[in-house]
Amino acid sequence: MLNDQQKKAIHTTEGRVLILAGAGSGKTSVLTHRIAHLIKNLNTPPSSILGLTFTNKAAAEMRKRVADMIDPALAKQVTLCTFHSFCMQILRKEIHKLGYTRDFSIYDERDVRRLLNHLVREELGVEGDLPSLDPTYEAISLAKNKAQTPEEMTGDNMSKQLFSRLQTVMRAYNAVDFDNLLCLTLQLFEEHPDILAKYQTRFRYIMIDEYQDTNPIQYRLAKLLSASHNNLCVVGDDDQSIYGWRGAEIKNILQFESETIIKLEQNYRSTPTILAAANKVIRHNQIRHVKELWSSKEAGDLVEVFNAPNDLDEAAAVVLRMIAYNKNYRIPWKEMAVLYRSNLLARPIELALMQASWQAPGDKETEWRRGIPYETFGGTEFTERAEIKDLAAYLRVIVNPLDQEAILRIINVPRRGISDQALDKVTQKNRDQKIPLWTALQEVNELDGLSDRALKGIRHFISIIEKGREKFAHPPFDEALRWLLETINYKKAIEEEVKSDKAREYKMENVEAFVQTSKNFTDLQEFLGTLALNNQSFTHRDETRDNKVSLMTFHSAKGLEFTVCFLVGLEDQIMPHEKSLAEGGLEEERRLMYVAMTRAKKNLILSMARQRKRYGKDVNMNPSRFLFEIPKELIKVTSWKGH
DNA sequence: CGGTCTATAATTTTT
DNA sequence: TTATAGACCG
Repeated sequence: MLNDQQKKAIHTTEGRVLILAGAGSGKTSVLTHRIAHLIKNLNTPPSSILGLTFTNKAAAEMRKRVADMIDPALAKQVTLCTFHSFCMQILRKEIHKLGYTRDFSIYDERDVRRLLNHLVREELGVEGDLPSLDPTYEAISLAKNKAQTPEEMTGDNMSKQLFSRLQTVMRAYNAVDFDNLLCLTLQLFEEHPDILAKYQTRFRYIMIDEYQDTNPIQYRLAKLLSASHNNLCVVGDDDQSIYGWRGAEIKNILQFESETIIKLEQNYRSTPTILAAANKVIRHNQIRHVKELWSSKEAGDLVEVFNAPNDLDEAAAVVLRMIAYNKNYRIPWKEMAVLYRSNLLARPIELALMQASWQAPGDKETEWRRGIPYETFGGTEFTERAEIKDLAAYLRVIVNPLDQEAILRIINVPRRGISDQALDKVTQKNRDQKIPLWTALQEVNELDGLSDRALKGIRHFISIIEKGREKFAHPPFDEALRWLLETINYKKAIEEEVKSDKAREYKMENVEAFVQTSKNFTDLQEFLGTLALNNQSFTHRDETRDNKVSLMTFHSAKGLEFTVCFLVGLEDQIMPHEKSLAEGGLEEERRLMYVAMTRAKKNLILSMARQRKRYGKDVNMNPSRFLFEIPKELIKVTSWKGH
């Protein structure tokens, strides 16, 4: 069942080990077996094992598989979670050493962007046209991920100023964002050797998944944590490093100093033909560990390549082929995926899928079905889940009244007559006197010029929060939440404000799901932490069962596999993307191509449009340079109209 | 306070 | 082309 390299990876438990795990080489299997081996055969206490991942999904999957192999009670004791969740747990215990309190709030991207907006408008007093804050936010986040100070960051003066201001303000709010979870933990370890020593002693075996995605902070955390026992096993694939733009540094895996390097090169996913094509492409990269995936499967079909006159034709051609795969080879829709470089490319595909007429195997000749079921992944669901964020904001204020962003979010939600003007007066005082907004609100009687309505609203808000503090002092929280919903009349607010029946129902469902989920927690901070760091689990979607075609970006396809994969929009300037090239990221784009190609199990279809509508204009496109890196003998060029 | 209009900008995304 | 954010007006 396990090959020799995999066995070696599982049994080499001591020292620094680098496992280069190619796409589809059974990486998760190796990691979970390794953990089981440590516990079962070497009698390692599970609590001395630390496994760090990048996504909750990966952590959950690994935990489940470990629990299947050993006593589940033991599996539970392994620390197996994301970097962020790990850091959060440490900070909950130790953050007072850094001047925060354990009640700190966790800000997501939205919160930070909102805060940035407030800072620009109110504090820096920027006049006139506001440039978009997106680049500023990106630059600040990148700087944090690289462990840079405001002075060191790349960006204009406003960005630097904002970065510095942001840190100060968030400290005042007793709030921490995703990046800060990592930064502050690093700071804690560096400034408090005694605390570091505790964790160094505890974690005898450390494993890091997707090591090619680590940023400088994660690198330093790993280094510090493993310094005492020096049993650090990192698993990853430099060829799949596609998050450089987010601060990940491929050099971490390229220059990892290890006693042992184990290469997992046998691929259990794709046909040799697909692997050969992918290998040839990735070989053009200079900066990489040399390795070549192979498979013992039958050669399989050639990689199909076609070009279409325009983007709509390309989409139609893709759908045509899907219908053929479904009808002739009985490939279910959920085994097919359309992958693209950017979300913009999804539109024509979606349209074509909606318009498609098809017959399922066994349908009567006269019966035609309309529309192929599909699902898009990624994208923002934020707006739809505003109600969850609202309720969470109430809890945040109850736990941490310094959390000004949360206060501003809900002080007038549902509406209680506090106008922007009135709010301005209070925040003015809060800024001028450098007191927390919460305090300013409590002293609202001292302010002149507030309407009675606003005064009443503010007093009401304060009383809700103060009462809430009592109600939420102990579990169960679902009862407290019901009280809160009742008190703020939230359901009524939704009924009045949301017009469409469907949206209203959806919101109500979300609220109910929120209440139900709260039952599972006995600690309010933990509930809020999970809410912030694991919000996937709160979107109740039955992921697996549905028989739908998947549409997603190359990035989000990483880690997944499909029997048939269509890579569309393989055109110069889209793939590699022009902006990426401008940043000198050709090799990362090629890795992205490699990731996308290696998602396919049996059939890989590459396509392009010669002309494409971009921002409403017809633009002539040229084939992606990556297409020319695949040897001709591995390719079958077809007409877009069919085989 | 809330709805409508206009200007703007448009990789990739998890925590 | 289209989504979104901010300005403006009733």
